[in-house]
Amino acid sequence: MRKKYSVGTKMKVAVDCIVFGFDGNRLKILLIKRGFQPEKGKWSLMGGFVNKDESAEDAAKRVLKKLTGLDGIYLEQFHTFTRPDRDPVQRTISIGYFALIDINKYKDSLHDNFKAHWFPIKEFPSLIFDHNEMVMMAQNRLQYKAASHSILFELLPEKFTIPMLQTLFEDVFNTVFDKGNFSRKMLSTNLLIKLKEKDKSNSKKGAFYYKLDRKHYQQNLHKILKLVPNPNDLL
Amino acid sequence: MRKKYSVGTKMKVAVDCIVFGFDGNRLKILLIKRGFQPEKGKWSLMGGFVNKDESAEDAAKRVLKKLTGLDGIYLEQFHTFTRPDRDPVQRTISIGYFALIDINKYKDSLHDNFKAHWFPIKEFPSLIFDHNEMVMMAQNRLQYKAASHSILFELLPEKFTIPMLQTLFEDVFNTVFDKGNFSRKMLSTNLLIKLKEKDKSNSKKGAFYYKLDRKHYQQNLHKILKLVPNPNDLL
DNA sequence: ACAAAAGTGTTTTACCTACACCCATGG
DNA sequence: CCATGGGTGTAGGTAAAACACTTTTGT
Repeated sequence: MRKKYSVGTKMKVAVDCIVFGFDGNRLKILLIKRGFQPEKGKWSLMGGFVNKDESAEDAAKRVLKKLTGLDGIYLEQFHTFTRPDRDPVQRTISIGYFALIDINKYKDSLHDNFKAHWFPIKEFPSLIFDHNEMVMMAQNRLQYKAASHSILFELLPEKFTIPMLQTLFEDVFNTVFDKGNFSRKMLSTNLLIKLKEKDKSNSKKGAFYYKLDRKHYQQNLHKILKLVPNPNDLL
Repeated sequence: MRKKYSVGTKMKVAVDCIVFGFDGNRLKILLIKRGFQPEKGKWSLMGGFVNKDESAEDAAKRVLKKLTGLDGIYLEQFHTFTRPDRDPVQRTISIGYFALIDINKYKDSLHDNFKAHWFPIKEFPSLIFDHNEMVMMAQNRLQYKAASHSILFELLPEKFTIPMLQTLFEDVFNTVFDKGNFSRKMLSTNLLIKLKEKDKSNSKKGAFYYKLDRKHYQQNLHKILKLVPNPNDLL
């Protein structure tokens, strides 16, 4: 073993996850009731420390697995928070990740360990430390990314309708779209496969279910979705 | 002082900076010859450890000041690198920043301490650790950001011509633009103020110098620049 | 006068928006 | 049979791409 660097201070390194979900109506985030001091009992993001032989991404996956029971979650690092006083206990930097999950796959049974709860992104409680700031930034990054990448499908169940998609987009971008144009553009991506079945929960006529063309989706993850009117107004 | 967290491992936290510059012809990055072990004498990014009572951004500013002598540099955090084995000496995570500087303000006099050198982004030497990956990611982020934000002006001197701007954009986006369309779009942003003087170094006719309308620029940092053909192909 | 870069004009095409309209069906 | 959301058709405007053309001036 070589000699260590003599300069620099060692610090704890944490990950914090902003978990997004969509219940068909509103974009939500998953928060937990903190189970230890300080700030025990307050709402916070789900997080954890990065272990000795683990990358931050692995740590985030581990944390998410513990919270949701799910593997293979869409995960993206968006910012690292380093204010010296951000954690009052000990100098800790936190690497922020946002995750997109299908809210239906989420197991309520795992809930109780963490006293987790889904809050609409528009009205969640005040969080500990700098977690409010983290949520804001995660939301911006979600917008930014989703403006040109078709990542929002990660939030939807296998079968979904176009009006449902539109509701999701409208909540993410905090705006409204013309339904005709939205539907046409969405279809023109060739990312959707029409199913026979209809969802009649929102209208008499019913809206056709679609599923994602996974093949096409994988090939075009990097590609266009000119769905959002002014992507340049973001971030 | 409260009790510390009993879980988690402490690690060294570093910052590494990708410093971009533009010499009128090509986009370049500033690299240094590493002055200590391991990998002494190899090319690397400029970096440093984050100190006890310092944020990562402050650390990056400090490092850049030491390297370039400059304050108020455009600086943006883009990714944190955490592979457990990325630094062979000791577990170290590194927060990556990219910086945009006016290459003319850079003082060569400070050079020698670090054996720093500008390399074209298209042909720089192999770097230590994961620094190659860092440069790639920084470049992507620069593209992504510059596609819709007018940050590339940070790379230019006070006075510049439109053909010079075009060269810069072409090198950043690794493409070519129609000069007519480019010039029209650039002018239509109302970000430029035409000067009396011409630059005749590239043609007999000469190209008018422009300067940035700083007021308009500050107000519209967040705003549009529809200069790049397919911003969606990026990242 | 001519070469070469700077800058302007113009045509074509693509697509985005807005909005009118038709469709399906449960009550 | 009508109210309600789902979905299609279409006219008009805007802007971007392509490229021809004019300008300027050192040699």
